Amino acid sequence: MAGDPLDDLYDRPGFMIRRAHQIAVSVFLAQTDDLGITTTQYGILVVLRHRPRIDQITVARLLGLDRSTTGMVIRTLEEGGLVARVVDPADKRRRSLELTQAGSDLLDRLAAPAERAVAQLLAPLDPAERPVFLALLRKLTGAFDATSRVPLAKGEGGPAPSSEAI
Amino acid sequence: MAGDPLDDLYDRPGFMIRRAHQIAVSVFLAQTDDLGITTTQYGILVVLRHRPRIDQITVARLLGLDRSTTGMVIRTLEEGGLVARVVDPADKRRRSLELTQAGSDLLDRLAAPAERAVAQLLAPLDPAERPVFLALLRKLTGAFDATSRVPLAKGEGGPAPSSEAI
DNA sequence: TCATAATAATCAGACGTCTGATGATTTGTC
DNA sequence: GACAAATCATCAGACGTCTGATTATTATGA
Repeated sequence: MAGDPLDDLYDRPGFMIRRAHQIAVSVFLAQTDDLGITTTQYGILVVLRHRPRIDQITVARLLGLDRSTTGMVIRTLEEGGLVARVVDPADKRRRSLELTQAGSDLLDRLAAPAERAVAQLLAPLDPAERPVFLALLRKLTGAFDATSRVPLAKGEGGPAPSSEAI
Repeated sequence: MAGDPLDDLYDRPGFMIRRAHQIAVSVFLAQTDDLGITTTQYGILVVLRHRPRIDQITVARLLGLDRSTTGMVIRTLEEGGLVARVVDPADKRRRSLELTQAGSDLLDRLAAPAERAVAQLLAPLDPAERPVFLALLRKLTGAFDATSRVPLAKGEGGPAPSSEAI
């Protein structure tokens, strides 16, 4: 078992991150099994709840996703009756997005399974290790928000998120 | 900026892990740009170097990948002349896999870019933070090796990885 | 005003990822 | 030896992901 040359591969950050992603998706799907939704769809629903009448390019930027990917997933959500999409009369390039009642209801029902998924994912770490891990993960990913090929634009497209800092 | 309800989403482990994966793949592709290979293909080439004449189901288990995924990627590698695939005469169900000379050469040329990708990925963390992050990531992912839907079978299919620990 | 950006959306193409089903081959058991 | 079970590979189908090109619409500036 010791000295396997593949251990070098297993210890690479990229390999472990791929594995962590695979596990996180799998755990989420297992916890939400009967609700038939994916992690990407869930993220879009959450954005739509907090940014009603947003367009899909802005959704993509808020999630750090590609425009094509986002458009495709949103079409799936629309076909499933979870999202309503209408051409913005003020700017006919845009399609104004909004959760339907079914989408909002589903999001409510997802809250508990999503929390269980987080708990299950972090369960292998000691309680004291969890904030350390998450802080380092936040530091690493946050450093690439502006520079990666698919940048992430937090706080965009919103109803002026409290421009007064009090 | 403060108090954005989307911050709750951005702080979720699953969201940050997805983002980390996206960044890791992007950094790898940028560093190896002219060599035209993906992270998945790279992992398979590494396995093949250390496990010659392996079959593709075992490759899948060693990488924690799906059998179909692995078969598809290996076909791409075969079409690119990087991997040779022949029916095992002793067991006609199996296709014995091996790196070609071109595959081996490419793997040699990938060593430096792959190392640069690791360095770039971890650059946002302080040097002292990096082993902490990687140890926690290893602990989290390792806990799911046996239980996830796509388990990872380290140390399988090899030439008895030095059963003597010296 | 009118030609030129810039922007939102979509499409084409490529790759990765999983599930579930099917066919071919080997192994195990009686 | 023959039937059942396990195993390797592939296919069909669905979803996610990105790049690059194209179309429709709006904004900009000389």
